[in-house]
Amino acid sequence: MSLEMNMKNHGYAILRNNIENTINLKINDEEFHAICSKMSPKILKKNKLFIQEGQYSDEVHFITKGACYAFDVDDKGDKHTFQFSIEEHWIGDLYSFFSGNLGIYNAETIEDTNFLVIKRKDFEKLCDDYPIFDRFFRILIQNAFVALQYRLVKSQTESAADRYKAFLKKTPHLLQRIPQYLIASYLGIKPQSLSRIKKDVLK
Amino acid sequence: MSLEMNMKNHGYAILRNNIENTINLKINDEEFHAICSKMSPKILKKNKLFIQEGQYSDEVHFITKGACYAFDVDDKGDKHTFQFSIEEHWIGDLYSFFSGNLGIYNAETIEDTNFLVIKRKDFEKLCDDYPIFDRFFRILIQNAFVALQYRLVKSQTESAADRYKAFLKKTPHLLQRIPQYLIASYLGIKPQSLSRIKKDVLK
DNA sequence: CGCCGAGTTGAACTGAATCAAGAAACGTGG
DNA sequence: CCACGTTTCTTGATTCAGTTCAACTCGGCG
Repeated sequence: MSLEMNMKNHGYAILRNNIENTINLKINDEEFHAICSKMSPKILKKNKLFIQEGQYSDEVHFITKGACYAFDVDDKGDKHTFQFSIEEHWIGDLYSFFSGNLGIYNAETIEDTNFLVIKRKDFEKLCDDYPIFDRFFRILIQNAFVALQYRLVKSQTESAADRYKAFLKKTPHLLQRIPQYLIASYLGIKPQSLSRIKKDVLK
Repeated sequence: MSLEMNMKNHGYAILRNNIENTINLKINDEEFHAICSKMSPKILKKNKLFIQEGQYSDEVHFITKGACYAFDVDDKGDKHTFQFSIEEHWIGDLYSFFSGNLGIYNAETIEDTNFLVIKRKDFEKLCDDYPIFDRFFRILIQNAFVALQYRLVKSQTESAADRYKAFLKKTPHLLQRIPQYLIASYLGIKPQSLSRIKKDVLK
């Protein structure tokens, strides 16, 4: 696919929005072309595993349409979801991406999903050539860090029922798109427990 | 204290090291002076609360000597430690710092501690004037993010005993400097439970 | 020397997991 | 468009990791 064709793809407009909203600043066309030239489209059907533990993960994914989740598998083979991502969100095995080591996480689509993908080398080149992208990724990850820290704290201080209520309040739109057993896994409990909690919440 | 005097202070050399190790690149003297001119020394005795929930927290702290911890207080009044920081580490209420909202976390010294402190406005100015600091803070927070994500996952997948063993293995040097009840809090359990776990681990 | 906070140990309790069995929803092919 | 098999969700009974409450020991500091 040529760059010109890519540029017309709606996904790139979503990306530009995401960047400009994040840094609270317009980027110029040169900068926009620079990042577009480094990001390639990827389309996957639902239930496709696209990041796999034990493999090098040298790209991060920006979602322009669809939904996915990232998870860890424990010794018993149980999945533990730690992130849901929908349109305008980034997803990847950042441990592997930043360190260059073998990946430790997995990610799978929940719906048919369209991505824009950037490789580590291209990411680094982009930041070297255009400091605005150091800024962008700094703020992007700052926000992610703050949200994650909040989640870690709440996972220690709140009961499963309270975590579920908080999830309902904060991301009600995800309820329609994500199966219950993945939400349970995200909350750190078993599907049976979530089922019981839902029953209690109604009362 | 004049800038010249500050520059001779050992703490600033530690900071330069921290920056250069993080970005894997030397910074020039102009850049170094720029950040030094924005960071002020702060010295606290042990057991001093220096970040408080409900107050604006518009600075982040770089530790040049000593040890502290950050924690959340739940409805019951119980403390939940989510971070230990010693020399060459940064600590702050990043939620408040980045958002400008009222703080939601607390931090206290565990030992007599020396900091270098930077205000949000100065931090932003620094990044605007010298893109290298966007780079530095991007990588700093990238690393913090990856470590935090790992911790969140492990807090969901591992038993308290396994989390304790991992803590022992990863940060044995902290055992000597941090009271048991704070380590318990960091692991997400009660001091009584940690006491029992330690007994089991010996066997 | 005495006290107070930190650490240990015991017994009873509880939130969530586990094991197990049905019921409902879903998608796939005829 | 319906039938069937598979996956998801629910509900019940039991178990278990970690909490709670309480008593006691130890060690450092004033």
